[in-house]
Amino acid sequence: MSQIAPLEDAVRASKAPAIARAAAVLRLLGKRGTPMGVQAIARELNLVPSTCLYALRALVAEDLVAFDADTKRYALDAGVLTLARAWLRRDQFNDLAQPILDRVAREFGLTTLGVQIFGLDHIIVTAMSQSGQNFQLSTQVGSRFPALVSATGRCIAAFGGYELADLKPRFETLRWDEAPFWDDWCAQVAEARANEVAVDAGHYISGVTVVAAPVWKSGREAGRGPSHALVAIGIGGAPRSELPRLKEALAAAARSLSEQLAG
Amino acid sequence: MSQIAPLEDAVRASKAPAIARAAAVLRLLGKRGTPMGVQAIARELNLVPSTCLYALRALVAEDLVAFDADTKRYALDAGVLTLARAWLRRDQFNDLAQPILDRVAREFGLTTLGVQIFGLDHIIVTAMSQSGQNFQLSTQVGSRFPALVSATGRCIAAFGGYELADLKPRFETLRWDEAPFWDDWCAQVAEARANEVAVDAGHYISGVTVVAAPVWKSGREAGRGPSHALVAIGIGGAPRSELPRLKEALAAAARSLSEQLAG
DNA sequence: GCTCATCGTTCAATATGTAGAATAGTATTC
DNA sequence: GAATACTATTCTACATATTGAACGATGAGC
Repeated sequence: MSQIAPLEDAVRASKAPAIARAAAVLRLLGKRGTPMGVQAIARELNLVPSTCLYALRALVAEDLVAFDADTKRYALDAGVLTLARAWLRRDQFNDLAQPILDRVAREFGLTTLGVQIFGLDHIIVTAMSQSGQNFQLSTQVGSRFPALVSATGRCIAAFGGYELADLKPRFETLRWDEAPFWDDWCAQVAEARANEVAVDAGHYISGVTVVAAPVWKSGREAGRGPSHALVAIGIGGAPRSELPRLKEALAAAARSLSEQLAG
Repeated sequence: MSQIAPLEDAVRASKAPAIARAAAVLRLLGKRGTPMGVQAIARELNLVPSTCLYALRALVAEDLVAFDADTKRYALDAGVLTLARAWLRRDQFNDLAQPILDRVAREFGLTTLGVQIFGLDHIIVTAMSQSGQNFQLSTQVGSRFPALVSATGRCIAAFGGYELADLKPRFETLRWDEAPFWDDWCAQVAEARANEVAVDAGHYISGVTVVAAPVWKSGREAGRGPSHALVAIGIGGAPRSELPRLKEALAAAARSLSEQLAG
């Protein structure tokens, strides 16, 4: 559903391809931000223009997409907000993670995130806490990142139950500021597995240290991978001396959160 | 698409009925909050179970719906967040309205909202500012309300270019704490048209005064109705003495906002 | 002012998503 | 523990959503 041959597979596999198309349109409009015409959307997503038009009309009828009759351009509309708000209000992980994220952010003076893991595809930031004293990092609730990148990626690789060798093709498509060598990365994954914390020291974004600890939503049996993770982001060398303490704090927070969620 | 014969019309009219179904499922899951099974969803929306199942699977593949394999229950998933975030970042009205809402909320010590108007169907809250000193009103960004209700409803009726008589059937389906008489309501609509501000004095929610002023996004020509509105909410008699000043402030803010958006 | 290019939109044939019954699985009841 | 009453799911004929070409509208370039 992502990366190389994206939409067409999802469309073909599903019994409701219109929905896959609709979701793709919504995501495209979200990514672009600027309003787009029918043809531009169709071209970008490899859709037939007429089909694309019908999809857009259906989305407009649902208030998920706004249509400017003058310019004939389409853009996201406020309907998506309603859904997001409903989700935010009921997500257990988010409710329980927020105070923890706030505490860690305050104690260490950095930015913390709660993320949800979607297999090997990607992760989504669902909660955030800023300490306020450092720069505003350009991450936002709702942002998507590739699954295997940065510190969270090492957690996913470590606990997802995958063969490391199988991950190599995916690993090689990732974009880092300073990509780690495969062997080094494997070693870091092993370390993450041992400590239940992973660190990315300036690889993903140079000059930025990222720490992540895995969280399991519904028990840890069956060797299923973690569903979420707690993440801490520090700029520059600032967290360096505190790093051991931060790792321990984040790992402990993640463990206690997993227990709370298990019930 | 709302009220009485809801889904089936939208499905039949559209050339992409699967999308209408998908949106309905998402909204239902959002409203319920608690995870639901296939049949429960299908029954609620008058869908064929198998069709509903296919829709759900497609939504799961897009990360818009989460599927718990153990309980076979479906719920909203974090994917909706990504879309909402993208929308929030680019909406002009929201960016420009927020500081205005903050200012008014602070100055008058009440809660202010920015809402987007969807014809006669409904409005959606897209921005909010709380003064902090009063009770937290149970409104949230993303909430939907019927279009014609409360103070915003009077604005819509006043400036939407509708015949008042045509609105009567809709008016009568609304639910108020203390429903106004039709004649009184018409008079208040006329007053709103004259002053470019509307007031709901405890009708929609008893004990709560609501003030609303219309905003036009893309010029005010052609007699098209307002696209948005600024709303102020005061609890109890508190704002009573300040009311004239508040009305003027909100109307002025709405006018200046309309001008900014016109460019 | 005309041409050309590109846009949004409509239309009819057909590939295909959908409806409804049949199946298989699971909890609940007696 | 068998039977009941639900579930979720698969399957297939048919209605229909999708396609790709034709249409009309719009704007750029000369």
